[in-house]
Amino acid sequence: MLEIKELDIDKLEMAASMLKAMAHPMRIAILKHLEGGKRLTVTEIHELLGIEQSTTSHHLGILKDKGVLCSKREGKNTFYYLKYEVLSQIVECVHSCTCE
Amino acid sequence: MLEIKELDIDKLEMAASMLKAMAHPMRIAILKHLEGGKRLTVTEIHELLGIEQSTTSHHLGILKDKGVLCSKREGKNTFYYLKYEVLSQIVECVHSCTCE
DNA sequence: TTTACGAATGCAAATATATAAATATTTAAG
DNA sequence: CTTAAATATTTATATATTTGCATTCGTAAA
Repeated sequence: MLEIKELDIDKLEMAASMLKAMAHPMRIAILKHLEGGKRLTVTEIHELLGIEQSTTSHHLGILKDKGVLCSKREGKNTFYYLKYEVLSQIVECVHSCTCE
Repeated sequence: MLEIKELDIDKLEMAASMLKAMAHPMRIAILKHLEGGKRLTVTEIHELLGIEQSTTSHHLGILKDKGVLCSKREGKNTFYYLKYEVLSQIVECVHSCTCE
């Protein structure tokens, strides 16, 4: 019983931490650019968004750490991409609810 | 051109603020209890979750302020409910991605 | 091995958030 | 009008997040 409740709390915290990772304007912008299975490097994202390289890397690190993105190093570049394509539904859903 | 970009930033910030409102373990728990069009009072939620009344009210205020919930006062009670039923998809989606 | 490029990390300041205790407000009942 | 119940707000403290600069790390090319 206690275990079940603890498990629920753990699940809630995992879900919250993933949502929190996504809940930032620049990180939403990143997710939008990665929709459809696209893969982008840190530099590409940093230039697309017009924010600092280190800030970009930090945001990407948060998204990766919380299970939203994956990364793969290829030579000097690191490509980032969505871990679950279904997550872009969240962006679309929130977007539709905030645009009326 | 600048206007369009500004508009995008505004939209991103609105989406982020709605997601941020949802990105908290207790607030996700609240949303789960409100799935399916259910309406609950502050006291009911505070007892369901086992957290302080003032904390509960604070969380509900955040969700309402950011457009996730609506509220309707009826006598001494205030009932809270989902503003957009579709938002419970977000909870389900994140939940499915964090449970594997 | 030296150089240069892309990416990640450590750090600090500013800002934001979470929590709960205390207090205030609103409403219904007596 | 007074009281009590349900909410909401205020306040204070603790904690977390954001950002950019400076630096370091990893890799490939010269």
